[in-house]
Amino acid sequence: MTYLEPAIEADLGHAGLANFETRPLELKQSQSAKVQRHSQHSVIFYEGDRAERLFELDEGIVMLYKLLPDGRRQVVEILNPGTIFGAAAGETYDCSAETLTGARISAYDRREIDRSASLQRHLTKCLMSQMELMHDHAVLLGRKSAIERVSTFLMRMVPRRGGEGCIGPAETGADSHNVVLTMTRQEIADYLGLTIETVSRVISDLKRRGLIKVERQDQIHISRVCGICQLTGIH
Amino acid sequence: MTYLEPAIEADLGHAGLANFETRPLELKQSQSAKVQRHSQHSVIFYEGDRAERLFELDEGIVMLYKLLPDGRRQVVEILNPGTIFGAAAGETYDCSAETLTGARISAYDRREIDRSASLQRHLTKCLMSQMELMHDHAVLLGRKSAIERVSTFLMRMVPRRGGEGCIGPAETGADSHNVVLTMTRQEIADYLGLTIETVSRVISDLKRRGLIKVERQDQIHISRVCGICQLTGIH
DNA sequence: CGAATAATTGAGGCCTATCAAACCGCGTGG
DNA sequence: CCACGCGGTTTGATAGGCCTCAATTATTCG
Repeated sequence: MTYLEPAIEADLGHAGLANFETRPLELKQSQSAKVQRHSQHSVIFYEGDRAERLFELDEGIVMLYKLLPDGRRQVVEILNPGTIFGAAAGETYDCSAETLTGARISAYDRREIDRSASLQRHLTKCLMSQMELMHDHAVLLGRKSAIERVSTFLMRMVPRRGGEGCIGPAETGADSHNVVLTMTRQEIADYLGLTIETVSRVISDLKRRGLIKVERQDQIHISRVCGICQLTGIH
Repeated sequence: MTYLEPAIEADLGHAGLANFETRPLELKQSQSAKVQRHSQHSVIFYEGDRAERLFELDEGIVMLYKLLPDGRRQVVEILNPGTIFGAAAGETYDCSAETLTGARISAYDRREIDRSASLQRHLTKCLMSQMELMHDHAVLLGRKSAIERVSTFLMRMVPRRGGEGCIGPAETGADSHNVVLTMTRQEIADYLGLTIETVSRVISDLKRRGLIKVERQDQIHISRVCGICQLTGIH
């Protein structure tokens, strides 16, 4: 799965690694980490549930979403392995969490945050990364056109590309990349603040322009990464 | 200034208070907190600057925003007193920070996070609250209409109203409230993902419907809070 | 293979952006 | 004191992008 954000990758590469080594041991001693295994499309918690635990995604992809009373849905985050989620400011979760793939998840008692300094350090690091992703996503939702949103979405799944320090195609040689979508069109639409039809139309448009090939519904071959990158609005 | 989010208010009322009492002393001992005073519309840092410090807003209002190369702007956060900001995951700030009012700000060395457990606790609490606000804002940007956005924006400035636990007008007796805007129409538009003209049109529309009165450009009297609340999309 | 689900495509309309002009409050200076 | 100019706001006319509704096609899975 090539869905890692450069920021998170970098993050884990630095101080995060130390946490990864010490935290599980520490918590194992206090008997508080419980490993859960979830199948695809299973709900981990619902918006409004009492937030008694927080979770760390060990393997798989999870989405967080919120609903409006009339059924409109906004997917607020797509989580990659290593991310902590379910950390609530109040008494209840502010959004629902659902797996997009099969997933392995560690569950901690919420009070563990105050007990374990290393867990808190890790949580803080995670939250800072997630905050930056949310800022980026706010720009996407507030200011980008449909084609820019979809292009940005695609570029996020190409490692080391699409960010601010986007090394052109020259460096890597080949300017193509295979992307596996773990989301349906509906989930993509709800993540990008669009409708399913608009997402589909944009994808068809990119196909017509020769920038991508749709191998299967959930598998897209980006023929010209730089071409897509140019459509993200960040150039 | 009545711009406090219920979530943050509650937050500060609980464990946050303890931090408020101990943290400043602790940091004073380590000589690392420097108090800054800023006038209205002054920049605290720019997107891309090296993130060597983080800040706590003691007094005033601050906005965080990001720019696209072609000039499009998205205001990603509006910060109230008590909030920590400038905590970067990477080496640089991911957005710019600018005061909306005069402001008093405490600046800390970034490395202080690892040294001071209480600062980190406070930071974590702040980030969790900010995260929930970002989730809400993502719903607004991705799924709400112009009138819902502006109504939501107005309701955020009415204490104890507009949230999930919105006590109706019966409790409070009077169903009206005065709101002081610290933002220009342009800033509001960039925050809500709209244009200045649309914001203006919606406000005129609410005025025509008798829901609000515009006393001055930066001062709005909400005549029927419940009427505005009904337009936020959360009912 | 066929039903059910998901995705695509088409036609039309609405909401919001865009461009343009008028308006307003306010400080300046004649 | 009032004309003037300036920045910010409001209002109007128009256009365009995306949504909505509907029909078709593709894909998945029993």
